[in-house]
Amino acid sequence: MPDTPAIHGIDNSPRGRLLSAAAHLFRDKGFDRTTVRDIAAAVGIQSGSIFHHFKSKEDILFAVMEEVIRFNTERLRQAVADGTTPLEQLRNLVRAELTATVGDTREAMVVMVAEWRCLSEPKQKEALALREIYEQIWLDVLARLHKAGAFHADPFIMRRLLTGMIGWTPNWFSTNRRLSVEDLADLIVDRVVGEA
Amino acid sequence: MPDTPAIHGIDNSPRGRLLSAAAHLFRDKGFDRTTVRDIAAAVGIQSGSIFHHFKSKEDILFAVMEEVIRFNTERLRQAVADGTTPLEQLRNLVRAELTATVGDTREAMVVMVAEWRCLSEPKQKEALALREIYEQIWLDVLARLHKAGAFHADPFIMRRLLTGMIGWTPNWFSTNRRLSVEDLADLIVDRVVGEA
DNA sequence: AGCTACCAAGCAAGCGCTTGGTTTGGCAAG
DNA sequence: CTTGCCAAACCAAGCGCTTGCTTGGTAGCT
Repeated sequence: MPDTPAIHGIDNSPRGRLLSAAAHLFRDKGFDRTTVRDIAAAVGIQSGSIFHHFKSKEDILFAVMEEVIRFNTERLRQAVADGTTPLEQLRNLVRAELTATVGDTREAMVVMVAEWRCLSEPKQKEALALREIYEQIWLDVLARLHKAGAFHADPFIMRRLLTGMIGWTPNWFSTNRRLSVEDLADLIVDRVVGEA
Repeated sequence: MPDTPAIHGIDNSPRGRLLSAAAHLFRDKGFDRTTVRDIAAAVGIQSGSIFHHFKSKEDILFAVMEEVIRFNTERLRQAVADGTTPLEQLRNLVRAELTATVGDTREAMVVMVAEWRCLSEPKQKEALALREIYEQIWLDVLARLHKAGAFHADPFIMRRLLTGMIGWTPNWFSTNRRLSVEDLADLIVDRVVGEA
């Protein structure tokens, strides 16, 4: 029974193992190019048996996204709670999202942005609702910083630029290199509050 | 015969019209979810007739990418040539890539980053070679700026952050809003050379 | 004649998912 | 300790449909 490294925040029930394997495959080959037979083989069962745990292939994708959003929303909340000043909170947020993006939930995070449109419209809306809660945490901290005069640009746009910077990191950042997540976080924070 | 808006740098021969339609569909639904029947219908021919112009569906995707890289590489070259100082060149580069990304080659650019892995490995390498020429233009200007002390961070990493910021814009930037491409470009340039 | 562009029809393969039945582990009654 | 039972987990087989692509032929222009 071949298996794939688990994703943080997902248990190792049969269902959980399917989710981790699916996330790994979805990231590797994309949702459409991954067959239910691939997923089944990755956890060592028959393809039909998958539908005992999920009612459709799309449901697997949605479950991956839902789990990773919920888990990382909680992580963001903790990051804000752990900071005393807005600047410190921003740094914690960047570190948290970086950890999610290139660290323990990397595969699921990549899947979430890349395979978004593979969801049916109702499921997209469901996921979007969860996503908005996540984004609001960012916007609150950025708005506070902006009010304090830490940067001039529109907080909404600043968040978009941050989303881009952080969201692209899986395409180049490697954990076993010189640059640590903390250093990269500092570098990104500097893009917001000055100090070229 | 329904048709789709052409993409800058692609002629309107039968082949060119197929490319524009394909790029539009690929962006909309993704490569895998787009069938050759969809593409054929978009230009008003039968699905089989596509294979008179391209020898496979993958070839269409590759052609879209190749055309858009070549076209925009030339655009970057012009941007550098039009600037007298490194800072001016950077601003021109950002404007150029923004124009490519949210402007006249938007659909093809989005397809290029999103559907990369739908190419077979040999085709990926071919595309990568073209992409490296494109990237080198950026790195040259950034290295010059860095040497002049305009920013402290590693130029390679700075390029990655820029790629993220600019590459994410199609997901939120709208041409008919208050923020112009030029203003956004200035905002992004400030993320590189300071001035929060 | 010959070339480009196309049509009409369909094949072989792969897909998501269904179906009916089998194994497995836990647990309470006898 | 055994027995009977149930639900969860899984298997083996395959159905119906869609897919990329092929084939053999035709229309129109030069």
